[in-house]
Amino acid sequence: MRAVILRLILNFLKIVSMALKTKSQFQNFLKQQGLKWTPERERVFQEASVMEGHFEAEELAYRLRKKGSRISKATVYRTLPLLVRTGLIKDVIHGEKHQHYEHIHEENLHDHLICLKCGKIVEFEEESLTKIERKVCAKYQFQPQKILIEIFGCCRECR
Amino acid sequence: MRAVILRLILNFLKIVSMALKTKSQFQNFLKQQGLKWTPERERVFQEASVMEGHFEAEELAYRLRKKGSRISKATVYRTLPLLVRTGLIKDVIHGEKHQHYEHIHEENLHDHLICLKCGKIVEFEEESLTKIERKVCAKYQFQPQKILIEIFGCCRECR
DNA sequence: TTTTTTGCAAATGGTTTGCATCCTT
DNA sequence: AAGGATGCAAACCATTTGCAAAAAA
Repeated sequence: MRAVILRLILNFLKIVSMALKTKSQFQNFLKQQGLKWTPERERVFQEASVMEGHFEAEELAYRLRKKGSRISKATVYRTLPLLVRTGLIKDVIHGEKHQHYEHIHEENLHDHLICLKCGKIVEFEEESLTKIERKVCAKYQFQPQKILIEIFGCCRECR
Repeated sequence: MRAVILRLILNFLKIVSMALKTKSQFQNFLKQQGLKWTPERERVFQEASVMEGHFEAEELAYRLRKKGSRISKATVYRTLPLLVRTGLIKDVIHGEKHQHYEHIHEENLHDHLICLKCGKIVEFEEESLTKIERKVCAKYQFQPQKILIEIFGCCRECR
């Protein structure tokens, strides 16, 4: 019992400290670039942190509005690339009409299976892919910034 | 000398027969779908066959116009997806603003290194990737239709 | 005070679509 | 004759941008 509570507390602390860490990363990035820390950017950052899985600019803007933050879509569209440049989120699923973003968790690199029928997106992890990627980049002396692996097709349920 | 000429002729025949083959593939596809074979579709198909490397709808339309074919952009945009569905071309480079297409050569599956500085696209082939893809799809019982592997970054020359 | 940011509305630009007309089958 | 296909121009629609007012440094 004590152990369970302890674990909960530790977990909570971990989440809080992570949030603080990424927030100051963002602040540092802005300062270093001569950009300003504003309430709007803080709100966008906050909401992006809370989004689960993939999300798009439009949806984030909508949620902010629903929560009473009167932040324009333009600002959202202007802030998300900053978060990308800070390295806190990345954009994925380039095939769709909208831009999709997702959080970057260093421990959890994954790629996507995308069902063309139902639109479901399954994430998968494949350690050996990373090795091959590195090999290819070395061969061409190419410095990778972002690697996109997406398999489009038909998922088990839709068959 | 005779051998060289012979090889040239054989090569020429190969190209011609390939062209005829893909053309009839397209015709069969249309018939089978209850769609019609038209001069416009033939011209788009022809021009797409001649395009080298990646190309986009806009460019193909421009070339047709330059060659005197008065084919509307709308028709080009409507025809390219048919060629994709026929399996003669596929779309790649989803990250850019425009849709990019390229030919499908069964013998030559490749992926892309895309330089974010100069925009150069280097194709690479990596046999072992295909194996892993198959493994992942098997694991999730996912039926792949299109696999997209793109590495964005900075090429040797731009560093 | 200087420089950046914001919100609004308008612009962008590749792609899609409605519709009358034209063409295949 | 009947159902598609075409061309044109208008519509889409996510994203970007110009600009004046507001806020951060």
